[in-house]
Amino acid sequence: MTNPMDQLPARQQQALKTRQKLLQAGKEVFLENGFQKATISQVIKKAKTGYGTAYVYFKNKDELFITLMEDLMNLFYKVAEMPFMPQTKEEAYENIKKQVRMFLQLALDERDMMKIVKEAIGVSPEIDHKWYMIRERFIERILVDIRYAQAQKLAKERLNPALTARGWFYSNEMFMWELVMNKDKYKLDDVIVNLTSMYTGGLYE
Amino acid sequence: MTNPMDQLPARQQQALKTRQKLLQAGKEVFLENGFQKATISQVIKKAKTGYGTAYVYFKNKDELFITLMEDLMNLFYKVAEMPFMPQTKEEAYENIKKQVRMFLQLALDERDMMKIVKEAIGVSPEIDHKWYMIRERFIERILVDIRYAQAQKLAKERLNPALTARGWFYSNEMFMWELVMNKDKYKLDDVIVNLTSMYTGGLYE
DNA sequence: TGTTTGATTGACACTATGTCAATGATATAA
DNA sequence: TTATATCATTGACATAGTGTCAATCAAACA
Repeated sequence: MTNPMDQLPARQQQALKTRQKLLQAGKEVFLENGFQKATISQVIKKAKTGYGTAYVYFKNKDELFITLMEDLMNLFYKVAEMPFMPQTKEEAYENIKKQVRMFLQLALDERDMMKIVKEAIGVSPEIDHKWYMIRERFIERILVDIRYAQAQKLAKERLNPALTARGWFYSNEMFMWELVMNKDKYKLDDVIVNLTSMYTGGLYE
Repeated sequence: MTNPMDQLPARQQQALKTRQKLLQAGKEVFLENGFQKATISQVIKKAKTGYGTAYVYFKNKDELFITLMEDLMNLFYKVAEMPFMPQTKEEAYENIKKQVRMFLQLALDERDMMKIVKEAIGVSPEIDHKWYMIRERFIERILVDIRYAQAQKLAKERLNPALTARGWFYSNEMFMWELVMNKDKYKLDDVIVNLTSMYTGGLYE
């Protein structure tokens, strides 16, 4: 047994346990009620702690939710950091398609939580900022990829790489939300292929 | 004088005037404080009416804001309905560019209000739905255009027109918000050209 | 065992919402 | 002109949530 809690004095163990109880209860309350309708009162009730206790561990509802979000966000960061070094246009297409699939699939795997995240982004400036950071990290990464493709003479050099990277991420993000909110309206594969084809080849002959 | 109010009995005139006072005060309060921080109390104070009066004319803060939004939304509908019947790829490019410019310019002209709209979309499901309708109207219109271009053999027929229309609107919308929230970060013309070029021609050679 | 430290608590002050019975002003009918 | 009906207006009230803090309780330590 190497549970890190074993080494701590009983009092800190208790504190950690209380914190965990609040997080677990918080997750349940958020999933059941959505972000706006969830209240601290519901959380403490479910966690079976006193009212003030929640405020000892988290500044407010937003901070509690951000803590819950963090693991999820790290998964997104991982996808953003995927390597990209194609030698041909075809290889680029396959690579891009793969990354799009990973991004969308991750969002769908965490669908219930992502729905709450979307709601929370609109309501809480702190959470909005958190998502903004993820977005910029993706865009930064795409920018590197586009510059690489341009240097390799694979991609059109007259396009502004920064704007192109941003636009490309935006398309992905919006379809991601659409899939999360409205899972059965689209076939995932169709979305991936169309997105990637449009990006690499454009609409007109 | 053909002011429609002249023909109404004095009592209804008074009622309309009170409603107008509330709308005007509401607009000021929203612009000064943003959507979330604005309160009904601030509005009635500015409108110099009793507290309950606001609730006579509007169900709640959301409804009051939606009423304020409506004129703005009609301007967007106008842009969505622009005709599109190009004969050549070049003509299509110019047409599209023009519509993109009108869309982005409109949002920038109404920048202060659009900022509040963005905030309100995240907070209020009713307002979110209102924006959703505008979005779908644009996408519907783009879909017609794409089908037309495909029928004319200008656009690639293997692309899914519904998904392509959606993706294209999403890119426009996201850059619109980016410009509204962050006006000086980008040059409008660069955004328009890059957006349109990507859409019509894609990234890869 | 007594003392200190820090985790836990719920009562409290505060802010906002939406409702409603009472009030007041205008329209209508006698 | 006056009496009555109608409807706009009002603010006090019930309700619901937030965040704070002084008091309490239990573990750690000397």
